[in-house]
Amino acid sequence: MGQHGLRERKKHRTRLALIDAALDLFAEQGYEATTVDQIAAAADVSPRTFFRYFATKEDVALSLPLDGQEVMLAELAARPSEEPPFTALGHAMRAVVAMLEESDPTETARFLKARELIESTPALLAGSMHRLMGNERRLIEEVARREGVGDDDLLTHFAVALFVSVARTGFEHCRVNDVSITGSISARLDAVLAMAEESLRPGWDRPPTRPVPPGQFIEGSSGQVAT
Amino acid sequence: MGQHGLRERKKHRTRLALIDAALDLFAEQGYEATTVDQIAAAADVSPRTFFRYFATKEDVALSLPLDGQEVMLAELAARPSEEPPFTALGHAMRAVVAMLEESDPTETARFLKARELIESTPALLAGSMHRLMGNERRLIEEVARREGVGDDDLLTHFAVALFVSVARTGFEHCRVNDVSITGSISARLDAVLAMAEESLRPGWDRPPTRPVPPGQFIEGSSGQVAT
DNA sequence: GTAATTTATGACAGTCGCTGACAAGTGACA
DNA sequence: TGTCACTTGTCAGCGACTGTCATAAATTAC
Repeated sequence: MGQHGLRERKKHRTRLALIDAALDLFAEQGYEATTVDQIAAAADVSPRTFFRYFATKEDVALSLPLDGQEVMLAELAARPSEEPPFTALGHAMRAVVAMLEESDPTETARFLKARELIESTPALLAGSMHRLMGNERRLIEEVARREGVGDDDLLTHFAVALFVSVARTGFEHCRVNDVSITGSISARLDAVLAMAEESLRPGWDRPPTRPVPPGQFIEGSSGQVAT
Repeated sequence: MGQHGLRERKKHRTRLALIDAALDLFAEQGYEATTVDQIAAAADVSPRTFFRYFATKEDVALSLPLDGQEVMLAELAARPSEEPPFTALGHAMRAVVAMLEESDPTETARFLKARELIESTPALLAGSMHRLMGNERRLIEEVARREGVGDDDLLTHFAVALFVSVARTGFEHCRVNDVSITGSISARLDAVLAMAEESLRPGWDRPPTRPVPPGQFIEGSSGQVAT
């Protein structure tokens, strides 16, 4: 990536040093039992500097998955607008998983280490879910943009929330059934995505409101609906 | 409720005093700007005692909605097992909202005050969502029990996650459209629940695997589906 | 190549959330 | 009334996190 000056390279290196040091210490003695001072000492920087790289102690553990979410957002923006929301979200997610599976072994190892840690630490798992939902708003905005509706469109909110739930369920299910092999993650994702599609009515995703197709009419803006 | 001895009444009173003091201070000067010491002083107890009533500063703000979740869990357990999961969850939720709408004006006011605060404070909103998801596991366990499947049943996970998402979407939508009037909350809930039902295939809830009903067959365990 | 400017870092002091331990006060029950 | 259980206040302390200032290093300008 863009390593322009000496300064930027150095920053990137200390960032990785902090992540690695933290991941090692967390794995050794647990997340809660590890202090920021220890991480800083292991990475050979001052404790104050740690907080210049990561806002909280949690962030250093979640930084890698968080980067993944950025990638997903970019992938979503790149999907063709013909795809209905749920399909596009699914493909964006698949792209992220695929990218992860094909990346540098060192990076993959780091990522798996982080995920393993997160999944075995309740506090981190909760934090991870929290960040996941923080991104939900950004996903909503992107989907709303694609669909040409407002940020407050109820169906868009629902579609994104549903997708996030499905993804979360998939990961959770992976965790319970101790599936940590990288390769099978995408298989699990496909499975849970397929189950969701099976539970949903075809076309629920994108009601034919704007370019009114013949033979039907559905109120898309005001959620008036028959039982 | 059961206020047996003088002691219990006193405890209940200080608990309410702490909640009221906290809610007032939070409303006045903001959540982050308020210290636990201030709350304790306002409620006329020592700071240490505060933490004997609430594990964290967050808890005092979220305690009321949290109580609501307990009620919902109880309502769910009381629903007849003939109801499929999503229906039962919906009814349990409606019962909670109804209970809230019919309760003591003082309590209602307190609850609305808390909700208003939570929804206007990002940190609290995040915390609220976190607790909501903490209860997801308990909901899963209850639904799994009702359906006679294991805790790791994928469809159960999915159904509960979906329901939680729908409820969350409903609340979120209420927040965006500044609907704080108590009465219309249940209307909104009905609307968003109806939208969800409309998006889903009938019977997705409870696949006829175990006591095979006549005339249909759906693969419920392995999610194989055509694109 | 040197000077000026920006930027990263370290050191220090401090706030606040939260906890353990002990002692004193208060309701419960005989 | 006296004993017991429970609640509370006080104190001391840990650890996450922040503001501030001085120093050192890298970048830019001359």
